[in-house]
Amino acid sequence: MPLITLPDGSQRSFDAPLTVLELAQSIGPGLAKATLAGVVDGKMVDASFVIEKDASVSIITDKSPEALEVIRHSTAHLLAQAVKQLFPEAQVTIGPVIEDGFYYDFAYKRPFTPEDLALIEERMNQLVQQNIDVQRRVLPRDEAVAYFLGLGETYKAEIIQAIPADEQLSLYRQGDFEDLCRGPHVPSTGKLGHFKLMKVAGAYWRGDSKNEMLQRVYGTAWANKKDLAAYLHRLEEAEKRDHRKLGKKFDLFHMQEEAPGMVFWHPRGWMLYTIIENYMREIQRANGYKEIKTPQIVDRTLWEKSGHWDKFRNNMFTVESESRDYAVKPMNCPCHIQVFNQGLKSYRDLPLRLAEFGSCHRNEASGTLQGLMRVRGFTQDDAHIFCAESMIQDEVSRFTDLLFSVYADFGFSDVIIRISTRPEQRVGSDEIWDKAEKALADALDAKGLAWELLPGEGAFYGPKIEFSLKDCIGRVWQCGTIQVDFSMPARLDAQFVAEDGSRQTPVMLHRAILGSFERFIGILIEHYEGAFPAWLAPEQVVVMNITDNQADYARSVENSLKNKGFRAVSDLRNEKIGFKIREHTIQRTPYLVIVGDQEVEKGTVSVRTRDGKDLGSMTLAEFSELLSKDVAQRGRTTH
RNA sequence: GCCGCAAUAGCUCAGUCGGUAGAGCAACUGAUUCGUAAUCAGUAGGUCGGAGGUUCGAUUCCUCUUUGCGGCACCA
Repeated sequence: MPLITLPDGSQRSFDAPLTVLELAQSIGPGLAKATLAGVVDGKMVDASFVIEKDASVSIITDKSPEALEVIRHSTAHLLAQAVKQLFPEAQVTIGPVIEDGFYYDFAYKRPFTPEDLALIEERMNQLVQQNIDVQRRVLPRDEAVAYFLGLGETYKAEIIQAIPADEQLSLYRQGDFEDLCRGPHVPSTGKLGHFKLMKVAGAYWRGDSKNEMLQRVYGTAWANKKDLAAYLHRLEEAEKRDHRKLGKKFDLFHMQEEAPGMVFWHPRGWMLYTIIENYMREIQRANGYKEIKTPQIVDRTLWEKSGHWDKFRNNMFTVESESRDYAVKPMNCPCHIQVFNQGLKSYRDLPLRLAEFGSCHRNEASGTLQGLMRVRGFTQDDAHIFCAESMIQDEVSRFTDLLFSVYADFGFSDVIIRISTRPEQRVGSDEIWDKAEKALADALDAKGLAWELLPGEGAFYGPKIEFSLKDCIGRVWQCGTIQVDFSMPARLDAQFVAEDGSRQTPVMLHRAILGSFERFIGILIEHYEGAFPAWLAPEQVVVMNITDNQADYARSVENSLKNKGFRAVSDLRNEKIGFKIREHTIQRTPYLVIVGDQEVEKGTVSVRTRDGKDLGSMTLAEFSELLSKDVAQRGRTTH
């Protein structure tokens, strides 16, 4: 007879097998009412699951961390039930839980409209009101296939057919709707209700663009009203940070029809860009990189030799001139090898680190373009390290140090690291892959850095590490990378003379810290919500006069700040000081300097921050000192 | 590229069930010279993304097209 151990360590003994729900009832009616599912010996089960032998059991209520998965999955079923009632001809396919919610893909003769979505959501709410019981049953695979074929659910039958024949499948029924599912599910539809359908979108059947397109409905679901409201609020907050909106508001850049996927940088945005580029330039120079510049347009024969013409022909912009075909470069590495190949290199020249802020163009599919985040014309902080195999680990190690230091300067401290290892289709011997993968892992391990493994996700030419950073609202952006390349140096005939006089092929490490400047600036805009730290702010100080009387003084303050190398402007408009302060606060200028008769008289400035903090009166020398310190710390502390 | 949605003044948006458009902010002009998040008044501003069609008449309805947005697929 089952002896049940509860999470608090207490034990209860029962005379006969009982369900999770019955167990909850024996503890208290309140708990029973709140029961959504259970965990029996570490496995999530339905509330109706019968506990037959001794087990440790915990009850999942809406307060449990596991609850959201159950709720979201059940809400996806609720969605499917509503769709089947409203659109009987629609076929169900899959409906998984995703971050913050769920989706369900349907096959239907026409796309769902936003109006359909509202109807579906209304029906879902009615089904919640009806509080329909959810029941589980088990069928052998072939019976399940026959069952769904009988219902005309061909997609579902196809999914089930892929499951091994001897497996038992669980089906969940709620009223007139039954779906194949592993479960667990909530005991009845009345347990749901804090959801919202978010959008409809097309999605390919089985994720393959050769297949037909299904109708995907996205929804979000939460344990209670408050969490749902908080989630919707979070979305609004994220929308406020949208770099496309802020780019306009702060006059940083624009894009227009005539140049899709390419950026027109405005003076303020270009200031930001060049500050970042110059920073990277200095930092790379200080870390043993040599900067070069290579052509934008290169004859197709080089791309044929490098293999890009074969693989990425459709994504390259081409130009024809005097019966020669050229391609606008989609990447810098083949050109860097041309630089390496000039003059005979010795092992003494290695590692040779060639860096380029290379402007590249890729003809990305039209549907992929997205503000600064996905563009057709971009520039990376790109570099290639030519080295011997034995140097890989040390180079990766140096690179990692550099990367962390750069990210810290930009205010990012949370970095996620992933190693992608050999894919099925690849070049190079297993022995070399073993060594390279190990070198990457060892370099990270030696620093005590935690990393995740992505097996099979490496490039065909070598394994790689990817570095992602978390912004201040928790979104993850993959930016940095270092990739080992066993293929291209040989393809493009790179060689060096080894100690023993033999000719050897160098290993090439492709690496970037920020990735594309365009995208990185987009991330920065969203991360800082346009309130850039002083070292990045296109304008660091605005000097404002109270009345015309102080105009000359204000101009002299502006000029002396400029002479000290600060980015200062003055606002001498005949407006009330409150108006000017409001405007520049909204423009997120870090420091607002106000000068009135008092300041002129004492030779001081009155300083206020964009956050509304009054720093009081000080001399110009004191203010410069304060500003210098702020600029020097870069993004390492937040304001 | 595929599916859906959208495009109106510099910006944010309203509007017309077919009779060629309106607000706020910004701009400009004038007044105001003011002490820490919006001074007042006035003026000007639009081929309603582009092309074609239906119609007496199209910003509105239809077709095509471009671009953007949300997804999907892609991402060297």
